[in-house]
Amino acid sequence: MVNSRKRSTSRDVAEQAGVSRTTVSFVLNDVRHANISDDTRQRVRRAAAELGYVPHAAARALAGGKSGTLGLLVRPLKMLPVDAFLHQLLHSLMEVCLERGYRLLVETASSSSPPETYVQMVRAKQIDGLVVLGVYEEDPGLTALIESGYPVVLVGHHPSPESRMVSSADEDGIARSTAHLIGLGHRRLAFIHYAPLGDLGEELRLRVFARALERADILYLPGLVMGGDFSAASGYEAMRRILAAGQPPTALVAGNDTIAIGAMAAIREAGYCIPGDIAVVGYDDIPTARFAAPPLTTMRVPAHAMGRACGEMAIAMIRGEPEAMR
Amino acid sequence: MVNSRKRSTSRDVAEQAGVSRTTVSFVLNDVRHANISDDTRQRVRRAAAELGYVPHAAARALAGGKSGTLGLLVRPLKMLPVDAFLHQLLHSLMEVCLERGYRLLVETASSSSPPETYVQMVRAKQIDGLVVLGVYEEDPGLTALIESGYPVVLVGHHPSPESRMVSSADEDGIARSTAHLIGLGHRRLAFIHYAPLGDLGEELRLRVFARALERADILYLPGLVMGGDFSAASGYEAMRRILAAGQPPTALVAGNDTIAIGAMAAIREAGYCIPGDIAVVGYDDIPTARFAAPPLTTMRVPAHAMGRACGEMAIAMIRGEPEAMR
DNA sequence: ATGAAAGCGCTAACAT
DNA sequence: ATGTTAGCGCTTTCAT
Repeated sequence: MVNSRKRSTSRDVAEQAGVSRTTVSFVLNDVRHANISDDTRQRVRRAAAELGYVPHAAARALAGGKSGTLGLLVRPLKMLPVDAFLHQLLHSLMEVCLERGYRLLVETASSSSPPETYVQMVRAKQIDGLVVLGVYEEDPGLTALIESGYPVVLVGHHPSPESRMVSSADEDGIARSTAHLIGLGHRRLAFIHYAPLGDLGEELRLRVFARALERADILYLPGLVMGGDFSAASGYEAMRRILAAGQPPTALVAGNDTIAIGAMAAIREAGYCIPGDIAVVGYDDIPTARFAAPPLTTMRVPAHAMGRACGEMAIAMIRGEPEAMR
Repeated sequence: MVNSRKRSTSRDVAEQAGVSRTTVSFVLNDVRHANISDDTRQRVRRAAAELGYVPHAAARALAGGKSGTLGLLVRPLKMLPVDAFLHQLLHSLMEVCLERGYRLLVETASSSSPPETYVQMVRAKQIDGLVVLGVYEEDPGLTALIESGYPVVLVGHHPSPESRMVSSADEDGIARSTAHLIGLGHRRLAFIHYAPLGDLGEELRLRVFARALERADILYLPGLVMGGDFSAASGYEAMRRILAAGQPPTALVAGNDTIAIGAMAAIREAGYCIPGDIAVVGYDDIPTARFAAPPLTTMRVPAHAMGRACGEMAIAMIRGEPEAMR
């Protein structure tokens, strides 16, 4: 029931219920140490409902020092429309926010904009915590943030040991994919990894792939290793280069499913069969993977669980709960 | 240069620059009618920089009455990870926000949560305007919002004539796809449309498809028409049902590319060739469409332009600019 | 069990 | 050209 056209404030509710604004605040926020009689409680609740009262977010944030908002930093911006993992993450993060009464603010940094936009938002106290997904370039701003004790959750890897992070276990996935293919008898393995720009994880991933080969006494062939970004187009291009370079591999480890789909197109185009001539293993388990032709074999990443974990962890850190420190 | 550990406020800047907080506000907000001397300007700017001053978002919003934040309502939540159009939209919307100094708050409504969460956010003044993408069920809350004059931009269709909307021209796309296939000589056309729940656009889209058939004197066969949601899985299922029902179509109009990809998998699985036995036309131009096997023919939707238009329109409405009224 | 009062940090009308 | 002052709507300590 909304009575008037104008926003009603806590003062209006207080008047209507015949109590003070303090009491309204106590009741509506379920304040522990305030012993409010059940009767008063009811009156306040009803008055609020009748007036359609919704607390002013900014006022509450200002007075309370908390914005009730979580930031998701996606970097770079270009990643937004093409990275399937991000979409899954966004979904589960949103889910957690919904459950816990948080808002989700999406932020990004593009090369054109000042890279510290998100730092500004932190300093403006617009968000209470930050989940970071993207390429881990050297970023002093982020490092400083983490070291200052600000609630930051990283998906994947970052050099800071201080960081709380939800590991995407990329390395493990690569190791398993590679081992899987080797187990199938493959000896000429290509690797198109997910490594745009100065991603700090690149070297590590390459090493993991190399080590997997090494363990099986397989020679590492640099010509069969390429870096893509997070798009299908990059997978397509990388695979074309690999195929153009000489004797084709018999199997491909793709950094993510989107890359795999692009690479598969290049393989078919070159007249090879999948998996007859070249086997492909993807990574991420994007929803359309099983509808690819042929259905893409992929290393499942528990994206949903990871997204939820990020959200829960960030919120726990914000609230200073001990579990955050595990 | 950050001097102290603590957040500095406009008061600190004022002191350091030897002016009042008003002047600080005027300078930092480039207030028109305040004639501030160039000298003072410089002093204030320098002081702010030295102190690493960033205005408190909530305080500013409270005092100024504007949050500087745009809301994107995605409904239902399940749509988030699977709808490619949404991802494109998110990207371009983010782009516009970045350029215009706005923030983007992602909201959603799931069946489990009270459906008016986003209305709360509006009433809490947490966002200045709203872009809505999703299924247009009957939604009194949204209708009321629009009628109240609140800045709402709708993508697609909505019954309210008052609405400002960026048309996704779904109908036009369906008409064109259908006409295209008919032009190719097809007479047995299937249609898997994008119509979950009580989407208000469903009827319209069906009518458009039916009319296109009619114009070519082709009989409308209900058994060849199915509704999917926005996922590849739904396209797969729908196509299976169509194929199981009897004589297969020679062509398929898919409501979006994701549905098309799922449907294509079902077609291949049933042993038919694409496009030899059954031609498929998708809709949306998702990035991986050209990497499908065979490359998916798709009606291009200017998703990027549409997203930008949404953002620009919403911001124009917020600012009360006349162009918003075109 | 409830209320009074003092901010939170900023903006903007109104002086000067 | 700059400062004074009064809010914006809420939370929260301290009294009662």
